Amino acid sequence: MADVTRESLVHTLEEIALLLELKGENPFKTRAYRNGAEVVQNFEGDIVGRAAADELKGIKGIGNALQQKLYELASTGKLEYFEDLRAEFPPTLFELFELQGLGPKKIKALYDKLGISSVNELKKACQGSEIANLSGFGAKTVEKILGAIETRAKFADRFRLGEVTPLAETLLERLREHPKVNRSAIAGSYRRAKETLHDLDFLVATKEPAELTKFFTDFPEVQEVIAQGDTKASVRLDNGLQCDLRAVSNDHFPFALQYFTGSKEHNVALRSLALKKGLSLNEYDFTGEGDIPKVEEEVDIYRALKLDWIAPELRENRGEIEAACAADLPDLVKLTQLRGTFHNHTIASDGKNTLEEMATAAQEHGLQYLGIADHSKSSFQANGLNETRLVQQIEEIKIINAHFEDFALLSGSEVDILKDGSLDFHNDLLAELDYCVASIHNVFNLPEKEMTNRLIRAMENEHVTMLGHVTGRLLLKRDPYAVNMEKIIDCAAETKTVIELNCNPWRLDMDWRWWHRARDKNVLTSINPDAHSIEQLQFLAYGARLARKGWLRRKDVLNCHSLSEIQAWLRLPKSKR
DNA sequence: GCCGTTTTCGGCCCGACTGTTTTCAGTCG
Repeated sequence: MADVTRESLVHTLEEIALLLELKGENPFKTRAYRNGAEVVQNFEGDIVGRAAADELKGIKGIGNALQQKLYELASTGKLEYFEDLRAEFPPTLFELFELQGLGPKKIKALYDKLGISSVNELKKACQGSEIANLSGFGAKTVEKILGAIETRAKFADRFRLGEVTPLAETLLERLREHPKVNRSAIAGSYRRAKETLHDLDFLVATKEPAELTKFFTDFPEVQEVIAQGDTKASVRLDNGLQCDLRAVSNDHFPFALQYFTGSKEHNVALRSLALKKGLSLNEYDFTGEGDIPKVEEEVDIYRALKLDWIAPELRENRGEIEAACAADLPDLVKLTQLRGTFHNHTIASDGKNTLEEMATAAQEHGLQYLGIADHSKSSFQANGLNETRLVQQIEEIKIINAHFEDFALLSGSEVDILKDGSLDFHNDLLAELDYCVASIHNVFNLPEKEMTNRLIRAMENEHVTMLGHVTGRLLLKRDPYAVNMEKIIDCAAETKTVIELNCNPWRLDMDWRWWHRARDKNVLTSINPDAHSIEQLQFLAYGARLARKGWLRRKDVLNCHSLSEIQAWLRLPKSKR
């Protein structure tokens, strides 16, 4: 029986939705499956276990039919309904959904009328005239399809948050400086701090929308104009990133900002709430029978619905609306509240800068302490330190620290967790350090149970202060290794082990979806840049945004403590922390 | 397929743009 995971349940429900769309089923039925996938993805707790035990009653969005199907899936690893559905279409047909401009209706037409079931076949068919002659298709459509095929081949369709941020801010600044622009913002998943993005959604308030869409499509980075109207434009930049612009009036701006920030799920929930209060909410304004609330800023929209303003990072329909309604939203951590950080490298292992350079840069960032955690000896690819070199580094740090008054380097190690969960250094040596980050750097492919036990054994070590990059994922490149996150979080709570929020844009690990659960079990995080150079201390900004996305408050973040507090905390035995 | 202080049927968020159409369907967000 195939391994059943949360992801596999989500994936099956999403695929069913796609298949139903292809069959031209009732769109609301399709939506029910897609919504079900969302609920399973976001469910806090052991959804797989509950499904397998047929204990899914009472979960909103999972009705009788989905309960049955999830139970069958989780308990047998298969779903007959899904197998039958899937047998109706060739598997390669799904590729066509990756092409921009092709949706279920057009794909079904291509398949039914011309037997096209793969991108390759589609490309060939575009050379001839048969597609252009199909009803609903034309010469322009063929041209667009060919363009989309080329785009798909050339670019992955997602980008890492940290990679687009500098460009995003540059483009926003350019819009802001335009004399006809009153207000401007980037909405969408960028504003929500999603770890990867499909596009950037720019928004401007202006009296001259057409002038702005023209200005936007004329940006030098623009390689292709996908669409351009009087109030909306869509372009692809030379790096493959899609950018959209909406130009609205100043009065409409708060509504547009709210609407285009999303998430879609958050907005659907918000609109339903508005309807219950007799108000219809769209991207321009409120409409309704009674008094229409006055709105000047985005916050006024939430106030009108009797909600506290919800930080964009939280807008994923994961309980934020209920919390806002109950005035129970968390006071989210801020970048400026960080006083230090723990996981950083120097030239001793694979970093680019010396201890002194890293210390100076940290002080320029306003930090009171910087933890040095170079690799240990098993990470020979990263020039990991052996026992002798680590002892030397501890001495060097002592000497350097003598020069500082209100700042300190902390002696640590990013010690390798070996295959069996033991550590790369003996406890005697680890005891000499101020702290220790334990991470996995090899043997990524153990089965979930072994991998989980490996991490648990490391956490049970009294010298392990925190776990580094828990799942080892590299966004858009390498999947997380198989670990049971529920068990990891429970063990972190029991053993008082901190879990790192690794801020490297490629990692952003642990995933933001787990932090709410972790903090509710009193698990602390440390927002760590994993800096391999002084420039990479900037990564802290991404970490702070992802921590906010995970509902974390100042008190949930270890490195919000001052230097003296941290020194006292580190001296406590682990069990007393 | 889901849901319910308008509850077991009948709704389910909605607007912009494009291309093919001659009044609108499909796609996207």
